[in-house]
Amino acid sequence: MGGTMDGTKQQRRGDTRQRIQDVALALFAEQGYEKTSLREIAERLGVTKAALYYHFKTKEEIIVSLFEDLTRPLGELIEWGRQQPHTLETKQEIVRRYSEALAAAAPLFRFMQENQATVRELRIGDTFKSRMTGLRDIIIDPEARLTDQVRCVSALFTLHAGMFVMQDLEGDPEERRKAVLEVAIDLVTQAHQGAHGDA
Amino acid sequence: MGGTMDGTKQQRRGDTRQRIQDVALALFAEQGYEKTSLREIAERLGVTKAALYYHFKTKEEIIVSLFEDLTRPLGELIEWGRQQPHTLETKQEIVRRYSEALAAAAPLFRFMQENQATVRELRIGDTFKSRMTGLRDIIIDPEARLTDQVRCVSALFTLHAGMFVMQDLEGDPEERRKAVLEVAIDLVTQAHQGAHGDA
Amino acid sequence: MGGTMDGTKQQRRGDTRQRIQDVALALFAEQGYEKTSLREIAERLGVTKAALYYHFKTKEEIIVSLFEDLTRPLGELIEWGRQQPHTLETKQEIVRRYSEALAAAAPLFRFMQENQATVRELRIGDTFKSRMTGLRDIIIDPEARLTDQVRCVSALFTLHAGMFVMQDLEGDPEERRKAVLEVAIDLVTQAHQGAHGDA
Amino acid sequence: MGGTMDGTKQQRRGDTRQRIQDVALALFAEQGYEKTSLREIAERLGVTKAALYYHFKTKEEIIVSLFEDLTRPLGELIEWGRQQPHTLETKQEIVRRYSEALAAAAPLFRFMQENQATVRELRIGDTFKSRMTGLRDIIIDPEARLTDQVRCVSALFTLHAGMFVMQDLEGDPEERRKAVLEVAIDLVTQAHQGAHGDA
DNA sequence: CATGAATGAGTTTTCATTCAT
DNA sequence: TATGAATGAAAACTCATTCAT
Repeated sequence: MGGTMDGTKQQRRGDTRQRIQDVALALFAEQGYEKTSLREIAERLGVTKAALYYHFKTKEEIIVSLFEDLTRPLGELIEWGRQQPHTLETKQEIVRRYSEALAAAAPLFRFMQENQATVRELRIGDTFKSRMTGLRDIIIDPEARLTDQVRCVSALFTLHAGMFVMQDLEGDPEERRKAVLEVAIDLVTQAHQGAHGDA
Repeated sequence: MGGTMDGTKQQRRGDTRQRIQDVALALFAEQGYEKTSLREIAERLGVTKAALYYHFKTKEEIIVSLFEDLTRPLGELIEWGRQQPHTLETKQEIVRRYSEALAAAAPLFRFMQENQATVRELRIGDTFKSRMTGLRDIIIDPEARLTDQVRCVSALFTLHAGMFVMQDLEGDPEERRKAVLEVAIDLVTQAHQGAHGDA
Repeated sequence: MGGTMDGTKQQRRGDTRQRIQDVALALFAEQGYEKTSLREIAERLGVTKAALYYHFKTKEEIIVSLFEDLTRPLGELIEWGRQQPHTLETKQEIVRRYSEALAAAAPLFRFMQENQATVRELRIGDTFKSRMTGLRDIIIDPEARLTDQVRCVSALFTLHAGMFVMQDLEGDPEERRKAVLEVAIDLVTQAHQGAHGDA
Repeated sequence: MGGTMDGTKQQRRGDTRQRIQDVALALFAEQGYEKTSLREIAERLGVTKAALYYHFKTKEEIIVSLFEDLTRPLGELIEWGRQQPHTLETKQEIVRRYSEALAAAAPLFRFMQENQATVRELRIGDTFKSRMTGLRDIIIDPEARLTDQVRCVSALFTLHAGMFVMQDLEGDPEERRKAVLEVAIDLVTQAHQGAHGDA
């Protein structure tokens, strides 16, 4: 009992925490946070509920840990952005990298997009909001016309929408991602030129 | 006991159903559908949970009824749109009217925006999705370039974002609504001109 | 289905709250508060756990309600005591009546005696402590010698011990109660005379 | 890694069992037995729960071991008492020594005082009860009047109360201990004289 | 039109305990 | 001597729903 060579149970030693996160994220994204019970997560993993509590103190801690692990690149992007000059090139680069960060952690962002009410009540809510604000403030010129400010926010939102809502548009995913990115960059560009002279 | 003349309780005769809907929508929008219990709704109304069941067969029926009552104008808008020629003017008008429909039922749309995971599982999910698709198909030219299709979806999303996410932008609400509308119309216009050859 | 004349289920209509209190107190006194689960209470009553929650918001509320209902006479006794002159007769009367109050709510006091650690953490802890202090201050002369103060506290404690610890002494209960009361009154008398001259 | 010279961890080699007992007793006395979890004890010690199981087979064994270790003097006291003649001096000496034994193991006795319901269910319950009975039988004359028997039990109880309940009386602890002892001895003396002639 | 009383199925969480290493 | 990982059983509590009155 408990053979050593077969990978089924063996290779899992030590990575349970990771596996919990994976399964949890998949289920949270699919059904929502509240509708996903710990029983369900545990069952799908073939462990008991109590095992989850060995690795995470509460249900909330599971989603918080996911958020922290997966949005780290986003935090770094903002850090980077803050230190750049507010040129058009910087803004475009931000949009480009944000699009990549989004794609890299797609399931988490889908979850956050579709469970905003929940996220707002969770500890991560504020963190995320402040990050989005940080991002916004990098691409928005404070003295820009309101319309152009809207364009910037709209650019970010377009990226989000691109991930989750435009999936039934024609074309293959990569093509679509490019198109979405183009529109977003276009919006930021228009906003920048609106603010900086340019007939 | 149970005086007849004072307006406090009297006025309310017969409109209990309506009051349930109001309170429910407020709570659903504020805390999310799953986190709002019937007990909470009943308590805020000063009635018992059982009373809710006199007016609605299930919890889901409450949200469904809200959806049906409040999105009727949206259905009519789509109906109207379908019968118009697909000119730029029509598209712009659609966007303008959609913006109004959104504002008229803001709490419901906020709810739907922030509880997409929930909505998807509910009966209303499909209905809503098909409406959004209908709307999209009116403003999108099927033979347009992918980028321009994205612009159209983005226009709709900008309107949504305008309602719920851009509230911390400067300016008073009315000004903001106009700016948002301007950007949306602009997106649709760009898309249309991209598709219909122009200078 | 649901006959009308047999008393088994019928006469219980409306007194469920009372029955919960009765069963709960019996179990709390027998096994302690923490070791008594709501499941156990519910089972013994032939209802579901959820039914308990219809009548009491939490487990703690059950014991709090018992405490409030059953110690009311004690509160009144203290009120009465405060308004009397601090004569020996008053003190003796207090002891006598306290003994009666104790006997009248014996299971509750047994519970509190045997679960002091629990009681301390519960909401009732402070209330009870302040009552005991109030009682003490009526029978203690603040300027009395320390020994006599101790005698007064000891008198109260003797009454408690009489209820729960001396049950294996010889004699029938009534006789024992009298003997305990005599010793307690004696202690208070000694204390009073120690403080007020008297060879 | 894991230096050898600093006393922090080194001193502790071998005395883990003792340290578990110390921490456990402190927590049991403070919060009660049931409300104290092994996790809490382990955390406070900086070890894992499993380490506790190396030293004690069960949670109950921890409290049992404490009881056995700390009440040994009490057992010897009773042994000694049984072999003495039942004179007044012996009784007074018993009370005096009991008071000391109580003070020497105050936290344990506080625990037992405040968790009687728990203690009763534990293995130590019977042992302790039989000891108290043993003690009682030494200072009680079986042919004494009921009142005087009560006085003897009351004397013991007064000692207990003196440890835990009278802490908010005036005076410094040592003074208080003496006063309590005086009252207890007085009670035993009265009882003895009541039984042995004396007008 | 509405309530009082209750239920069944579920939730998150905690706990003492085990065991291979 | 100890730990890391896990379990089984149970706890308190919540919820949507039902139904006789």
